[in-house]
Amino acid sequence: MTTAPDAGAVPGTVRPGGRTARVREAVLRAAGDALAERGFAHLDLAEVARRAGVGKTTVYRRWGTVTALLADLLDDMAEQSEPRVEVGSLLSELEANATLVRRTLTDSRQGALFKAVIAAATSDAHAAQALHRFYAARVAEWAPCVRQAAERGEVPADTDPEQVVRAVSAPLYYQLLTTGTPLDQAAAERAARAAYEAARAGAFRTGR
Amino acid sequence: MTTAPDAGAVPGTVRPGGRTARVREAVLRAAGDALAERGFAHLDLAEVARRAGVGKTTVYRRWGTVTALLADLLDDMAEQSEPRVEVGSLLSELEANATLVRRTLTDSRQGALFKAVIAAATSDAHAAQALHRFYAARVAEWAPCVRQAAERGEVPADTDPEQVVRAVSAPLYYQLLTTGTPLDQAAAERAARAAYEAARAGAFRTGR
DNA sequence: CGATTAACGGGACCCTGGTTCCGTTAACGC
DNA sequence: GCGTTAACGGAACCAGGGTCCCGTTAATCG
Repeated sequence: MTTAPDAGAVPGTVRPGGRTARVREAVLRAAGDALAERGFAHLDLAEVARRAGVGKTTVYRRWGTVTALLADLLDDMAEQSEPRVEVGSLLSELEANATLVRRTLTDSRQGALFKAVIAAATSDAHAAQALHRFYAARVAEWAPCVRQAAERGEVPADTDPEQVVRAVSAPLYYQLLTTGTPLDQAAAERAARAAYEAARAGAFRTGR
Repeated sequence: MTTAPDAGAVPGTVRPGGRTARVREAVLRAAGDALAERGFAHLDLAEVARRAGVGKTTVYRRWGTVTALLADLLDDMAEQSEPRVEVGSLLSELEANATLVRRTLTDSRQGALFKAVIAAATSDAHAAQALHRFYAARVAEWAPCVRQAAERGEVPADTDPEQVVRAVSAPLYYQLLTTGTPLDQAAAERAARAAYEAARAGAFRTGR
């Protein structure tokens, strides 16, 4: 009787180098392609495997479900998203953020991924967690611009920075999901402006 | 050779009375129950048929897909949603709207339905259209309160009423989908307040 | 460089969501 | 009422997404 390997371990953790890494990369790329071309509903792990030049058994063993694959894709994307650049005025920083969000949602690849993850998150806890992680990181990245604006006196001192950042994205996502209207630059500017004015008026103050 | 019935017709349109109506009602109720209990991902038309005490063939013949059934459910719900009651001040009307939206999204039955339809809409055109119809109707229902406020001079005269109404809902949906935080009443009030302040400051003016 | 074994790949298999067939029930028009 | 036939319901059937088995390839360690 030889020592049995840990049956509970996720494949890819013990020997993550070389082949395993190449497989992961190829599968994530293929999944992104398939998603952008055919959409979430038609996403088929066997097809992803074929596109990636990989056995379908491998995809099922490593990820198991479509939602798990999406979560991995999102984590992968989170690592390579652009950092905020400091500008100096709150309104222009919020506009920069809104423009970035708009570009992301409009991009055929990233937009499709977001829609898919959002759909998956409504019924799958793992996908939901991946989504929450993603937004927590993004919000944390942009919150400082509000904090600095508070120090400059542009907005009330007890303004909740995260609320302001979320307020910029919210209308863009809402429009994407609930209307057929395309997300244009005017929508992005409007979103930034609205969040800015609301913050200045004290709508996002924490202490009561 | 007898006259062939129109093969392209949707079942239930020629003899919509009695049995057909009862079946539709039972299936929609069962679908709503199943959705609330087991979630979108586990929604199975055969199970819906069983719950409704109806043959699964019938469900497939009448609706065909899960998304079509969801669209029908949403249309059904749209007919019975509460009308707005006039209050008098814009802020309190927007708060009433925010509270209504919050209650809807928080309700286990309706909330599950919304999440499901949103998920379906990201990849199915029919579900997306049903969703757009629903929101267009809801927004049209509430837009007048902004118009009246504009006449009273509470907000700039060229404020776009629909933008304001959408701005109230957006943060609530955004929070529901992208964070794990529960939707509390404070969130509803904040959403209303933010939309109100932004509108007053002219963030939703149409002419440039 | 060689041994060990994690991870991969092909193919057979299986199971369940969805379709088809056809007999039965009950709307609707007269 | 009565006849016509739309719509329903049960059961057999089909297909393709997901699993299992087992032989092959190549990371990792010494």
